Amino acid sequence: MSQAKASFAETPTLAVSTVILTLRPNDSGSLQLATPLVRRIRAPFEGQWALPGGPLNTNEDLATSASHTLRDTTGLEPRYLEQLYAFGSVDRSGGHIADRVVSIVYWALVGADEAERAIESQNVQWFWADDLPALAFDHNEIIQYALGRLRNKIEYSRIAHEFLSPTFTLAQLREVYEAVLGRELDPGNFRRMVESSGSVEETGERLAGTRHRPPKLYRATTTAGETK
Amino acid sequence: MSQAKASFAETPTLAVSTVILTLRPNDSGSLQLATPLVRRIRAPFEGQWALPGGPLNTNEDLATSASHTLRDTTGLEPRYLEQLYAFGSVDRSGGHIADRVVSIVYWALVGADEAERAIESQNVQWFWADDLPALAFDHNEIIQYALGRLRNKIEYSRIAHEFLSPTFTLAQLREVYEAVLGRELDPGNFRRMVESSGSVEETGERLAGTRHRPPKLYRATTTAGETK
DNA sequence: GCAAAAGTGTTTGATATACACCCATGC
DNA sequence: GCATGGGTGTATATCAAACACTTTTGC
Repeated sequence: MSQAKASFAETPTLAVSTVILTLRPNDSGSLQLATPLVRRIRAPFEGQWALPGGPLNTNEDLATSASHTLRDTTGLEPRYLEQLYAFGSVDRSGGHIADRVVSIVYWALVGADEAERAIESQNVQWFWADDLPALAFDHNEIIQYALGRLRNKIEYSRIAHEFLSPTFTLAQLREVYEAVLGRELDPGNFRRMVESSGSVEETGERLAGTRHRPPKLYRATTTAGETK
Repeated sequence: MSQAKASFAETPTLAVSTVILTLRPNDSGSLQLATPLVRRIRAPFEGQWALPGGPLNTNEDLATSASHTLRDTTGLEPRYLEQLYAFGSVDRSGGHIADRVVSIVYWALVGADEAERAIESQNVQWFWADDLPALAFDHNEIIQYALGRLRNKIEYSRIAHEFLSPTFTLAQLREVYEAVLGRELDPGNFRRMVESSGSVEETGERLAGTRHRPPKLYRATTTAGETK
């Protein structure tokens, strides 16, 4: 195990980046995964879009750093935050070994309602996650990896509601699953699956204003803690 | 995203460590998970046992670094190597923030046959993974996390045979599962599970020298690639 | 009443588990 | 023959998927 500082000059720079995901309605009205990117203002990859992030401060934990990045670039708070992977290939910085950066990447989910209030600017824009331009570094790969993790994790854990407001209908929750997984789900079976999982409970209220039978509203049950 | 070097002096040191796991027969003859640890020869935690590892070289990939550590401390080659997690709490180095180290930790599996040839010395010793002394840094936690990952991953992937020699009987493979999961499995059902998974194929040979019906020998089917 | 989505019921097939039983070898 | 694990067969329970059907609202 490495000892105190001494040889830090020979060790690559350490950064923390975050793949931020939310769901937004697209032109045809269905939900689609979107992610904010920042434009690089210096070499390497100057002018290209990249994941938000920055060097790790000595007095900051990894997840705290990811959280700060999220707030700084989008003005939003994460509803869910988890470490994704550490990317550190020698050649990922596009040539110069002196530019080598090891990135510890987190992924975060943001509620669709909050995401509407997100900051956009010349240098911060949201993109559809499945239709990205060529990004800086290996960031296209990283986002693909994050999407894979999300699709996998939504199947066995209770993260889907993090995209929604505190109360939601089961149809809305199903829309989240369908958008993430990219296929339609049987409403009846979905209802049973969710109810038997114990991840939601009825609020006792119904959503009014639809042009059909008013659906019940649910909220996520409080879970003890997240897995690391 | 971080740019070239500049502020590296303010960023914590980066190290790569490896949780190396193998199976060894214990006193009662059944297989048990074992891991090699190295004794620290300087502060912090001088004299305590710790995961093998070291600072990341600028010209070395993360997995390569983990692989080198494995070879240097045990003389062995990994049969399986995967990134586990990046640990970087501000307080994990036991006080001095100047000593802060962010560790990208890998986990590796080593064949039981090869592990017999492993180097041991005054400063490198093997321990039972479920009966460890108090280790340096947060390394007890890290090993627990690695064991959890192994127990989870053995259920849905094909890593179990990495503990064994190239050909093995299904009873041997079952022993691996039982040792990792800590419970007995039905031999008949286990056989069907493994056969239907397509992860093994018959070699056409049988293991002789048992005092009962000679069991068939199998080998792992060649899989395209590992998931990152 | 009609349309549309909410919500329930029922059938079917796949899969995991428990456990009975036969097989092939050494002694 | 007998003991011992190798290996097979089979019944049962559990769960996911498909899909028909009923309910409740707006218009």
